[in-house]
Amino acid sequence: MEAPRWLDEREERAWRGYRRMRLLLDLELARELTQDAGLSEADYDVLSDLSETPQGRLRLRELADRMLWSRSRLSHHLTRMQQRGLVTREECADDARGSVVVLTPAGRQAIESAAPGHVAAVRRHLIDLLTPAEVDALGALTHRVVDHLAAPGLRATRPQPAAEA
Amino acid sequence: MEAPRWLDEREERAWRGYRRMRLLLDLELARELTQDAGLSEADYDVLSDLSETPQGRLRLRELADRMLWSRSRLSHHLTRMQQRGLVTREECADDARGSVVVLTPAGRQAIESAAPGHVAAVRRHLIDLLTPAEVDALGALTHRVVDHLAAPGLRATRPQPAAEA
DNA sequence: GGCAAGTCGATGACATGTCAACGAAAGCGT
DNA sequence: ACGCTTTCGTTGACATGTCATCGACTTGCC
Repeated sequence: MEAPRWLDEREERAWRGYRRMRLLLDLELARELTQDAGLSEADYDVLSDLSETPQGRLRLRELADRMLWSRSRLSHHLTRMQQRGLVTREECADDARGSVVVLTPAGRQAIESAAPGHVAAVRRHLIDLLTPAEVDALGALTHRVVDHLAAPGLRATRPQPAAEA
Repeated sequence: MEAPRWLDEREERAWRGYRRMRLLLDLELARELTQDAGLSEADYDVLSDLSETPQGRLRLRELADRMLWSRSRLSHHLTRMQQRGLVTREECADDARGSVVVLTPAGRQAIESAAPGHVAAVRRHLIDLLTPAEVDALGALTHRVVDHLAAPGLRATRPQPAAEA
Protein backbone atom coordinates (compact mmCIF):
# COMPACT_ATOMS: atom_id res chain seq x y z
CA MET A 1 0.00 0.00 0.00
CA GLU A 2 2.68 2.42 1.04
CA ALA A 3 4.63 1.99 -2.17
CA PRO A 4 2.18 2.15 -5.04
CA ARG A 5 3.47 0.43 -8.11
CA TRP A 6 2.99 3.06 -10.76
CA LEU A 7 2.57 2.08 -14.34
CA ASP A 8 5.76 1.79 -16.31
CA GLU A 9 6.07 3.29 -19.74
CA ARG A 10 4.52 0.45 -21.69
CA GLU A 11 1.72 -0.06 -19.23
CA GLU A 12 0.97 3.62 -19.29
CA ARG A 13 0.92 3.54 -23.06
CA ALA A 14 -1.54 0.66 -23.07
CA TRP A 15 -3.77 2.26 -20.48
CA ARG A 16 -3.86 5.67 -22.10
CA GLY A 17 -4.33 4.14 -25.50
CA TYR A 18 -7.24 2.12 -24.26
CA ARG A 19 -8.96 5.12 -22.75
CA ARG A 20 -8.42 7.27 -25.76
CA MET A 21 -9.59 4.58 -28.14
CA ARG A 22 -12.68 4.09 -26.08
CA LEU A 23 -13.53 7.75 -26.36
CA LEU A 24 -12.85 8.21 -30.05
CA LEU A 25 -14.12 4.87 -31.28
CA ASP A 26 -17.39 5.26 -29.44
CA LEU A 27 -17.80 8.75 -30.69
CA GLU A 28 -17.23 7.83 -34.30
CA LEU A 29 -19.38 4.72 -34.25
CA ALA A 30 -22.19 6.58 -32.57
CA ARG A 31 -21.90 9.41 -35.00
CA GLU A 32 -22.12 7.17 -38.04
CA LEU A 33 -24.94 5.15 -36.59
CA THR A 34 -27.01 8.21 -35.85
CA GLN A 35 -26.35 9.69 -39.21
CA ASP A 36 -26.92 6.56 -41.27
CA ALA A 37 -29.67 4.86 -39.36
CA GLY A 38 -31.09 7.33 -36.89
CA LEU A 39 -30.23 5.04 -34.01
CA SER A 40 -28.10 5.51 -30.92
CA GLU A 41 -25.73 2.75 -29.87
CA ALA A 42 -28.08 1.96 -27.04
CA ASP A 43 -30.97 1.59 -29.49
CA TYR A 44 -28.84 -0.62 -31.69
CA ASP A 45 -27.88 -2.90 -28.84
CA VAL A 46 -31.43 -3.31 -27.65
CA LEU A 47 -32.70 -4.07 -31.13
CA SER A 48 -29.78 -6.34 -31.82
CA ASP A 49 -30.34 -8.50 -28.76
CA LEU A 50 -34.04 -8.65 -29.42
CA SER A 51 -33.63 -9.63 -33.03
CA GLU A 52 -31.36 -12.50 -32.08
CA THR A 53 -34.22 -14.28 -30.40
CA PRO A 54 -36.55 -16.38 -32.51
CA GLN A 55 -39.65 -14.41 -31.66
CA GLY A 56 -38.11 -11.02 -31.24
CA ARG A 57 -39.41 -10.98 -27.70
CA LEU A 58 -37.75 -11.10 -24.31
CA ARG A 59 -38.62 -10.58 -20.71
CA LEU A 60 -37.42 -7.20 -19.61
CA ARG A 61 -35.33 -8.81 -16.92
CA GLU A 62 -33.73 -11.21 -19.36
CA LEU A 63 -32.87 -8.43 -21.75
CA ALA A 64 -31.40 -6.31 -18.99
CA ASP A 65 -29.24 -9.19 -17.83
CA ARG A 66 -27.95 -9.92 -21.31
CA MET A 67 -27.02 -6.32 -21.86
CA LEU A 68 -25.64 -5.82 -18.36
CA TRP A 69 -27.96 -2.86 -17.99
CA SER A 70 -29.86 -1.91 -14.89
CA ARG A 71 -33.57 -2.51 -15.17
CA SER A 72 -34.19 1.10 -14.49
CA ARG A 73 -32.07 2.15 -17.39
CA LEU A 74 -33.70 -0.36 -19.68
CA SER A 75 -37.17 0.64 -18.58
CA HIS A 76 -36.49 4.31 -19.25
CA HIS A 77 -34.92 3.53 -22.57
CA LEU A 78 -37.74 1.27 -23.66
CA THR A 79 -40.22 3.98 -22.90
CA ARG A 80 -38.44 6.21 -25.35
CA MET A 81 -38.07 3.49 -27.97
CA GLN A 82 -41.70 2.61 -27.56
CA GLN A 83 -42.67 6.17 -28.32
CA ARG A 84 -40.74 5.90 -31.52
CA GLY A 85 -42.50 2.69 -32.45
CA LEU A 86 -39.44 0.43 -32.35
CA VAL A 87 -40.69 -1.87 -29.63
CA THR A 88 -43.82 -2.54 -27.62
CA ARG A 89 -44.48 -3.95 -24.19
CA GLU A 90 -46.81 -6.85 -23.47
CA GLU A 91 -47.93 -8.37 -20.24
CA CYS A 92 -46.24 -11.57 -19.30
CA ALA A 93 -48.46 -14.64 -19.18
CA ASP A 94 -46.54 -16.70 -16.62
CA ASP A 95 -45.67 -13.85 -14.30
CA ALA A 96 -48.12 -11.05 -13.72
CA ARG A 97 -45.37 -8.80 -12.42
CA GLY A 98 -43.34 -8.98 -15.56
CA SER A 99 -43.54 -7.56 -18.99
CA VAL A 100 -42.28 -8.74 -22.33
CA VAL A 101 -40.46 -6.51 -24.76
CA VAL A 102 -41.50 -7.12 -28.33
CA LEU A 103 -39.78 -6.03 -31.51
CA THR A 104 -42.18 -4.26 -33.85
CA PRO A 105 -41.93 -4.62 -37.63
CA ALA A 106 -40.52 -1.12 -37.70
CA GLY A 107 -37.96 -2.14 -35.12
CA ARG A 108 -36.92 -5.17 -37.12
CA GLN A 109 -36.72 -3.06 -40.21
CA ALA A 110 -34.54 -0.56 -38.38
CA ILE A 111 -32.00 -3.08 -37.11
CA GLU A 112 -31.82 -4.96 -40.38
CA SER A 113 -31.09 -1.89 -42.37
CA ALA A 114 -28.66 -0.52 -39.81
CA ALA A 115 -26.62 -3.66 -39.25
CA PRO A 116 -24.57 -3.87 -42.45
CA GLY A 117 -23.38 -0.30 -42.15
CA HIS A 118 -22.61 -0.65 -38.50
CA VAL A 119 -20.61 -3.81 -38.96
CA ALA A 120 -18.75 -2.13 -41.78
CA ALA A 121 -17.91 0.76 -39.48
CA VAL A 122 -16.64 -1.59 -36.80
CA ARG A 123 -14.43 -3.21 -39.41
CA ARG A 124 -13.21 0.05 -40.86
CA HIS A 125 -12.34 1.65 -37.55
CA LEU A 126 -11.19 -1.33 -35.56
CA ILE A 127 -11.13 -4.91 -36.80
CA ASP A 128 -9.56 -4.34 -40.18
CA LEU A 129 -6.81 -2.29 -38.58
CA LEU A 130 -5.64 -5.25 -36.55
CA THR A 131 -3.54 -8.23 -37.48
CA PRO A 132 -5.15 -11.64 -36.96
CA ALA A 133 -2.86 -12.14 -34.00
CA GLU A 134 -4.05 -8.89 -32.50
CA VAL A 135 -7.67 -9.83 -32.98
CA ASP A 136 -7.04 -13.04 -31.08
CA ALA A 137 -5.06 -11.24 -28.41
CA LEU A 138 -7.84 -8.71 -27.96
CA GLY A 139 -10.39 -11.48 -27.68
CA ALA A 140 -8.32 -13.37 -25.13
CA LEU A 141 -7.41 -10.38 -23.05
CA THR A 142 -10.84 -8.82 -22.86
CA HIS A 143 -12.48 -12.09 -21.93
CA ARG A 144 -9.96 -12.65 -19.19
CA VAL A 145 -10.67 -9.21 -17.75
CA VAL A 146 -14.41 -9.75 -17.99
CA ASP A 147 -14.20 -13.11 -16.27
CA HIS A 148 -12.11 -11.61 -13.56
CA LEU A 149 -14.63 -8.84 -12.99
CA ALA A 150 -17.66 -11.06 -13.10
CA ALA A 151 -16.33 -13.92 -11.05
CA PRO A 152 -14.48 -13.00 -7.88
CA GLY A 153 -15.93 -11.92 -4.56
CA LEU A 154 -16.44 -8.33 -5.51
CA ARG A 155 -19.96 -7.00 -5.50
CA ALA A 156 -20.66 -5.84 -1.93
CA THR A 157 -22.93 -2.92 -2.71
CA ARG A 158 -24.32 -3.75 -6.11
CA PRO A 159 -26.56 -6.75 -6.60
CA GLN A 160 -26.05 -6.15 -10.26
CA PRO A 161 -23.31 -7.92 -12.17
CA ALA A 162 -24.83 -11.02 -13.63
CA ALA A 163 -22.65 -13.64 -15.10
CA GLU A 164 -23.92 -15.12 -18.27
CA ALA A 165 -23.42 -18.00 -20.58
CA MET B 1 -23.27 -2.61 -49.13
CA GLU B 2 -24.81 -5.49 -50.86
CA ALA B 3 -22.47 -8.07 -49.43
CA PRO B 4 -21.60 -7.05 -45.91
CA ARG B 5 -18.61 -8.86 -44.55
CA TRP B 6 -19.91 -10.01 -41.21
CA LEU B 7 -17.53 -10.65 -38.38
CA ASP B 8 -16.17 -14.15 -38.19
CA GLU B 9 -16.06 -16.02 -34.94
CA ARG B 10 -12.78 -14.62 -33.68
CA GLU B 11 -13.59 -11.09 -34.71
CA GLU B 12 -16.94 -11.35 -33.03
CA ARG B 13 -15.26 -12.61 -29.90
CA ALA B 14 -12.86 -9.69 -29.87
CA TRP B 15 -15.58 -7.14 -30.51
CA ARG B 16 -17.98 -8.46 -27.92
CA GLY B 17 -15.19 -8.87 -25.44
CA TYR B 18 -14.12 -5.31 -25.94
CA ARG B 19 -17.60 -3.96 -25.42
CA ARG B 20 -18.23 -6.03 -22.38
CA MET B 21 -14.90 -5.19 -20.86
CA ARG B 22 -15.54 -1.55 -21.43
CA LEU B 23 -18.81 -1.74 -19.55
CA LEU B 24 -17.62 -3.78 -16.60
CA LEU B 25 -14.19 -2.26 -16.22
CA ASP B 26 -15.57 1.26 -16.22
CA LEU B 27 -18.23 0.33 -13.76
CA GLU B 28 -15.83 -1.24 -11.34
CA LEU B 29 -13.19 1.46 -11.55
CA ALA B 30 -15.81 4.16 -11.11
CA ARG B 31 -17.32 2.32 -8.19
CA GLU B 32 -14.02 1.99 -6.36
CA LEU B 33 -13.03 5.54 -7.11
CA THR B 34 -16.27 6.93 -5.75
CA GLN B 35 -16.13 4.77 -2.71
CA ASP B 36 -12.46 5.31 -1.85
CA ALA B 37 -11.96 8.89 -2.89
CA GLY B 38 -15.35 10.45 -3.48
CA LEU B 39 -14.44 11.25 -7.06
CA SER B 40 -15.98 10.31 -10.36
CA GLU B 41 -13.76 9.21 -13.23
CA ALA B 42 -14.41 12.54 -14.86
CA ASP B 43 -13.29 14.37 -11.73
CA TYR B 44 -10.20 12.21 -11.58
CA ASP B 45 -9.26 12.90 -15.16
CA VAL B 46 -9.66 16.64 -14.79
CA LEU B 47 -7.61 16.73 -11.61
CA SER B 48 -5.05 14.40 -13.09
CA ASP B 49 -4.42 16.51 -16.16
CA LEU B 50 -4.31 19.66 -14.09
CA SER B 51 -1.85 18.24 -11.59
CA GLU B 52 0.49 17.23 -14.37
CA THR B 53 1.17 20.85 -15.17
CA PRO B 54 3.79 22.69 -13.16
CA GLN B 55 1.39 25.31 -11.87
CA GLY B 56 -1.72 23.25 -11.63
CA ARG B 57 -3.34 25.67 -14.03
CA LEU B 58 -4.53 25.44 -17.61
CA ARG B 59 -6.60 27.39 -20.05
CA LEU B 60 -10.03 25.87 -20.28
CA ARG B 61 -9.56 25.34 -23.98
CA GLU B 62 -6.22 23.63 -23.49
CA LEU B 63 -7.64 21.29 -20.90
CA ALA B 64 -10.60 20.43 -23.08
CA ASP B 65 -8.31 19.62 -25.98
CA ARG B 66 -6.10 17.39 -23.90
CA MET B 67 -9.05 15.48 -22.56
CA LEU B 68 -10.86 15.35 -25.88
CA TRP B 69 -13.87 16.86 -24.17
CA SER B 70 -16.15 19.46 -25.60
CA ARG B 71 -15.77 22.87 -24.01
CA SER B 72 -19.37 22.77 -23.05
CA ARG B 73 -18.94 19.56 -21.17
CA LEU B 74 -15.85 20.82 -19.42
CA SER B 75 -17.48 24.10 -18.52
CA HIS B 76 -20.46 22.35 -16.97
CA HIS B 77 -18.25 19.92 -15.12
CA LEU B 78 -15.95 22.62 -13.80
CA THR B 79 -18.94 24.47 -12.42
CA ARG B 80 -19.77 21.43 -10.37
CA MET B 81 -16.19 20.83 -9.29
CA GLN B 82 -15.85 24.46 -8.38
CA GLN B 83 -18.82 24.20 -6.09
CA ARG B 84 -17.07 21.36 -4.34
CA GLY B 85 -13.92 23.39 -3.92
CA LEU B 86 -11.69 21.23 -6.12
CA VAL B 87 -10.85 23.91 -8.67
CA THR B 88 -11.33 27.61 -9.23
CA ARG B 89 -11.54 29.79 -12.30
CA GLU B 90 -9.42 32.83 -12.91
CA GLU B 91 -9.49 35.38 -15.65
CA CYS B 92 -6.89 34.97 -18.30
CA ALA B 93 -4.33 37.75 -18.53
CA ASP B 94 -3.43 37.44 -22.22
CA ASP B 95 -6.92 36.85 -23.52
CA ALA B 96 -9.88 38.55 -21.92
CA ARG B 97 -12.26 35.99 -23.40
CA GLY B 98 -10.60 33.06 -21.76
CA SER B 99 -10.42 31.68 -18.29
CA VAL B 100 -7.86 29.63 -16.49
CA VAL B 101 -8.70 26.58 -14.44
CA VAL B 102 -6.72 26.37 -11.25
CA LEU B 103 -6.24 23.43 -8.96
CA THR B 104 -7.02 24.31 -5.36
CA PRO B 105 -5.09 22.83 -2.45
CA ALA B 106 -8.12 20.68 -1.76
CA GLY B 107 -8.07 19.55 -5.35
CA ARG B 108 -4.42 18.62 -5.21
CA GLN B 109 -5.00 16.84 -1.98
CA ALA B 110 -7.86 14.91 -3.54
CA ILE B 111 -5.94 13.71 -6.57
CA GLU B 112 -2.85 12.84 -4.59
CA SER B 113 -4.71 10.72 -2.15
CA ALA B 114 -6.84 9.10 -4.84
CA ALA B 115 -4.08 8.23 -7.29
CA PRO B 116 -2.39 5.31 -5.56
CA GLY B 117 -5.66 3.48 -5.06
CA HIS B 118 -6.80 4.16 -8.55
CA VAL B 119 -3.59 2.97 -10.13
CA ALA B 120 -3.78 -0.13 -7.97
CA ALA B 121 -7.30 -0.75 -9.22
CA VAL B 122 -6.21 -0.37 -12.82
CA ARG B 123 -3.49 -2.91 -12.16
CA ARG B 124 -5.70 -5.30 -10.32
CA HIS B 125 -8.49 -5.31 -12.87
CA LEU B 126 -6.54 -4.91 -16.07
CA ILE B 127 -2.78 -4.54 -16.33
CA ASP B 128 -1.74 -7.29 -13.97
CA LEU B 129 -4.05 -9.70 -15.74
CA LEU B 130 -2.15 -9.32 -18.98
CA THR B 131 1.11 -10.80 -20.15
CA PRO B 132 3.84 -8.33 -21.12
CA ALA B 133 3.21 -9.23 -24.72
CA GLU B 134 -0.46 -8.43 -24.34
CA VAL B 135 0.32 -5.09 -22.73
CA ASP B 136 2.45 -4.20 -25.72
CA ALA B 137 -0.14 -5.48 -28.14
CA LEU B 138 -2.83 -3.44 -26.46
CA GLY B 139 -0.65 -0.37 -26.59
CA ALA B 140 0.13 -0.85 -30.25
CA LEU B 141 -3.37 -1.67 -31.32
CA THR B 142 -5.12 1.10 -29.46
CA HIS B 143 -2.70 3.70 -30.71
CA ARG B 144 -3.17 2.52 -34.26
CA VAL B 145 -6.91 2.85 -33.95
CA VAL B 146 -6.62 6.27 -32.35
CA ASP B 147 -4.29 7.50 -35.05
CA HIS B 148 -6.64 6.22 -37.68
CA LEU B 149 -9.55 8.02 -36.11
CA ALA B 150 -7.71 11.25 -35.48
CA ALA B 151 -5.70 11.49 -38.65
CA PRO B 152 -7.63 10.97 -41.86
CA GLY B 153 -9.95 13.41 -43.48
CA LEU B 154 -12.65 12.20 -41.22
CA ARG B 155 -14.24 15.49 -40.35
CA ALA B 156 -13.72 16.39 -36.73
CA THR B 157 -10.83 15.16 -34.71
CA ARG B 158 -12.51 16.42 -31.64
CA PRO B 159 -16.07 16.98 -30.58
CA GLN B 160 -16.07 20.13 -32.61
CA PRO B 161 -18.36 20.62 -35.58
CA ALA B 162 -16.29 20.73 -38.68
CA ALA B 163 -17.02 22.39 -41.91
CA GLU B 164 -18.10 20.04 -44.59
CA ALA B 165 -17.71 20.87 -48.17
C1' DG C 1 -9.03 52.59 -37.92
C1' DG C 2 -12.74 49.56 -38.82
C1' DC C 3 -15.39 45.73 -40.15
C1' DA C 4 -16.12 40.66 -40.99
C1' DA C 5 -15.09 36.38 -39.32
C1' DG C 6 -13.41 33.31 -35.95
C1' DT C 7 -12.52 31.81 -31.11
C1' DC C 8 -13.56 31.47 -26.21
C1' DG C 9 -16.36 30.15 -22.62
C1' DA C 10 -21.09 30.19 -20.49
C1' DT C 11 -25.68 28.97 -20.63
C1' DG C 12 -30.49 26.84 -21.23
C1' DA C 13 -33.06 23.27 -23.14
C1' DC C 14 -33.05 18.78 -23.61
C1' DA C 15 -31.45 13.61 -23.85
C1' DT C 16 -29.75 10.13 -21.17
C1' DG C 17 -28.16 7.47 -16.99
C1' DT C 18 -28.20 6.66 -11.82
C1' DC C 19 -30.23 5.95 -7.48
C1' DA C 20 -33.69 5.11 -4.07
C1' DA C 21 -38.23 4.05 -3.31
C1' DC C 22 -42.47 2.01 -4.44
C1' DG C 23 -46.63 -1.28 -5.40
C1' DA C 24 -47.60 -5.63 -7.07
C1' DA C 25 -46.82 -10.27 -7.38
C1' DA C 26 -44.14 -14.60 -6.56
C1' DG C 27 -41.65 -17.67 -3.57
C1' DC C 28 -40.74 -19.83 0.86
C1' DG C 29 -41.24 -21.70 5.29
C1' DT C 30 -44.17 -22.99 8.61
C1' DA D 1 -53.48 -20.50 4.67
C1' DC D 2 -50.42 -17.01 6.45
C1' DG D 3 -46.67 -13.71 6.86
C1' DC D 4 -41.84 -12.54 5.55
C1' DT D 5 -38.73 -11.98 1.99
C1' DT D 6 -37.43 -11.44 -2.72
C1' DT D 7 -38.09 -10.19 -7.43
C1' DC D 8 -40.18 -7.43 -11.18
C1' DG D 9 -40.74 -3.32 -13.42
C1' DT D 10 -41.89 1.66 -12.92
C1' DT D 11 -41.26 6.06 -11.35
C1' DG D 12 -39.41 10.71 -9.75
C1' DA D 13 -35.57 13.26 -8.38
C1' DC D 14 -31.33 14.20 -9.66
C1' DA D 15 -26.49 13.87 -12.01
C1' DT D 16 -24.40 14.14 -16.21
C1' DG D 17 -23.57 14.96 -21.34
C1' DT D 18 -25.02 17.10 -25.89
C1' DC D 19 -26.42 20.62 -28.83
C1' DA D 20 -27.43 25.21 -30.35
C1' DT D 21 -26.83 29.70 -29.22
C1' DC D 22 -25.11 33.79 -27.15
C1' DG D 23 -22.09 37.81 -25.79
C1' DA D 24 -17.53 39.11 -25.46
C1' DC D 25 -13.32 39.42 -27.35
C1' DT D 26 -9.48 38.66 -30.92
C1' DT D 27 -7.75 38.37 -35.34
C1' DG D 28 -7.18 39.18 -40.22
C1' DC D 29 -7.67 42.04 -43.91
C1' DC D 30 -8.41 46.19 -46.27
